[in-house]
Amino acid sequence: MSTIYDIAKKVGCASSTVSKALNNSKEISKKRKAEILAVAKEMGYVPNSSARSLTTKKSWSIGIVFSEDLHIGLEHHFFSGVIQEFKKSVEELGYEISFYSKKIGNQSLTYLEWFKYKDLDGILIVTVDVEDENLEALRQSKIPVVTVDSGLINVPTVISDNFQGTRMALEYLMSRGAESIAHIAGPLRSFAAVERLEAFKSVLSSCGREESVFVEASNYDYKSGKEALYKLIKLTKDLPDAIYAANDDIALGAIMALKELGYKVPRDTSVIGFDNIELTRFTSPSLTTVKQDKRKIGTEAAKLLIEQIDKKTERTKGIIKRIPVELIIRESTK
Amino acid sequence: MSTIYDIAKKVGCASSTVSKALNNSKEISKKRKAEILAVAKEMGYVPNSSARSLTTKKSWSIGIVFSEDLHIGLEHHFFSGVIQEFKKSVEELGYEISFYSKKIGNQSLTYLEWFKYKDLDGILIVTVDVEDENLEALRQSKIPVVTVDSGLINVPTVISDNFQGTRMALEYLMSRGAESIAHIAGPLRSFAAVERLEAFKSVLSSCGREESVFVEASNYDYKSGKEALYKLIKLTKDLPDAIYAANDDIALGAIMALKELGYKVPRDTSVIGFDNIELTRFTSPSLTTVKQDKRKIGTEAAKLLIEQIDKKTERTKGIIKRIPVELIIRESTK
DNA sequence: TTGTAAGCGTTATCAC
DNA sequence: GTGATAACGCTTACAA
Repeated sequence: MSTIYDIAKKVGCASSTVSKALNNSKEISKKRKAEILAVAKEMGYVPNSSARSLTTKKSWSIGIVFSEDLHIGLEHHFFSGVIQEFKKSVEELGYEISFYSKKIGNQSLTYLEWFKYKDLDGILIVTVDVEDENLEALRQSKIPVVTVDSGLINVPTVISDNFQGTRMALEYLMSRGAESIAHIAGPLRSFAAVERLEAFKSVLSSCGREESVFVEASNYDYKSGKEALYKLIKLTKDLPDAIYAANDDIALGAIMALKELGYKVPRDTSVIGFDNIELTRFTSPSLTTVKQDKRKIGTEAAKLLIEQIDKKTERTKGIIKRIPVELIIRESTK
Repeated sequence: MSTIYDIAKKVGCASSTVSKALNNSKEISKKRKAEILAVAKEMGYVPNSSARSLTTKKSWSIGIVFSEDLHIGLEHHFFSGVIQEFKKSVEELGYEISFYSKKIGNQSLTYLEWFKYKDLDGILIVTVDVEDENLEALRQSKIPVVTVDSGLINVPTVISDNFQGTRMALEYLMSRGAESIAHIAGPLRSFAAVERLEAFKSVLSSCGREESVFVEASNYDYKSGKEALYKLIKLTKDLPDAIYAANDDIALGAIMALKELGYKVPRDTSVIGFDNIELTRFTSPSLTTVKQDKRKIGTEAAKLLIEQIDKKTERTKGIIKRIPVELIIRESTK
């Protein structure tokens, strides 16, 4: 494992000269540089990132946090796509990504401590649990941060246009004759769930429907969707004409529950989801849904973060970037 | 951002004493230790991992490589589960994971160089492209490595029991009356694809079927599955009684192609996949498949890697750990 | 253009 | 039990 000293010795120059050659510095002759580069190659020299970031305070590495409590992990249908795209974008620029884990060695670190500990250049936070106290310190700090699907004040956020999406969904349902529409909200400790619920109420009331019926699913998953549907049925005397679910997994769970109850979708009620996960094309009935643009979300998040790292943007701006969504009509709606 | 020097100054002791207090060293008095720890906490001290690994040569971080060329990314139905579980296992022990990217800064690194560059403690390689030249140096090195689904000699590997799985699938098909069975292999630059193909041939011949019909899908995805089915149809005069696909995505693609051709599954032919991705429960017909135990694969990989890191195992052993699979019978088979 | 030397924040060795 | 001090590998003023 050779160092710049080894190279320097072999070439017969100072280590700082080697450093200059390696870092495309101007203050070095072409000849020396070529010579050094050749020796470096010959010796299979690789710089050491620890030593480098110790002096430069730049690690070329970006941390990713996701709320495993909200069941957001690498396997998540939607967010894994966002992360994949984010990864691709920042790698173009030479950054590497690593994942947060609560336990480092034998102590547990907050996000902010982790950032310091690892000399990270920035952090991406994917979805936020509003009950996570860990977040407040991060919010108040000045470190480069970007979030996806959070409503954190003073933190740049990339998020789908939930209002637009909800309206598209509801207007479509109404245009197809739905009188009563119920909502299965996502867990309300997630920001997107709150936004979609608010949008739901707002759109309905602007269309002159006085009461908005909804239940909250305990999680964003299939099982919670099923349970929520049963809760909904208890709440309403009649089956609503349509059900707008906060995401696809919940929608699919709801459809399953409806099947168990002997109902047919969309004959007895229409169901519409949110996300457009791959599954939705394959289920039967296939699922009408609001498509989120995960690629775009990932690249925009990367852009917003890199701008901060490069000091081109003041973080205090607290930009919120809305990404357009699209209604995908399939078989689960009349 | 305080350092051990700041703490030392405040407490009125040497930095080395602080270090001892922080690292549970024996050679320090209880009193001093308590005092130092209190001040450290008060100042919000967080160690610096770069400085630490520079001296200790241990980064507490594990690198993950996946073959994006084989379309194995974070979104992959199967491998994302393996990685998630691997992550969980190593985090328990205080390790963090980070992802390989070809470009670090402005130069591209081989896996081995990356390992050196980042002071990694070990590497997990998820699926291998046998054409990846980058791999050979890694194979010959002595660094802690574990792979999933590779056939690299002298590298500990965790892999499903493809032979067992293939036999279970084929025997089931035959028990249900299938005379002719064709195979859609995965891309043969992946090790698992080769194993499953070999197993297919071997099982059939051991059952007295002379010729084994198969085509190779160009990738492990839906689209390739569709294309492969069309290729298969051209190859065989009649539709085989059953089709054994190298994975679920391919199987699903094949079923779609069959539908397009006017065939019904399983009426006209049975289809069986491999992996048991979530989708398989929801498609219509739902897919009979060989279930891989991704949780177990992830934890076993972690175990094998940590053993090497802790020097409990010589890597040269080249252990290959087979994980049992399970046949999940659904509607796509008669 | 090249070299010297300090410094980044730790840990580790060895006196005291 | 405690404290100097070197070392880890690199970058960067500053001096030559």
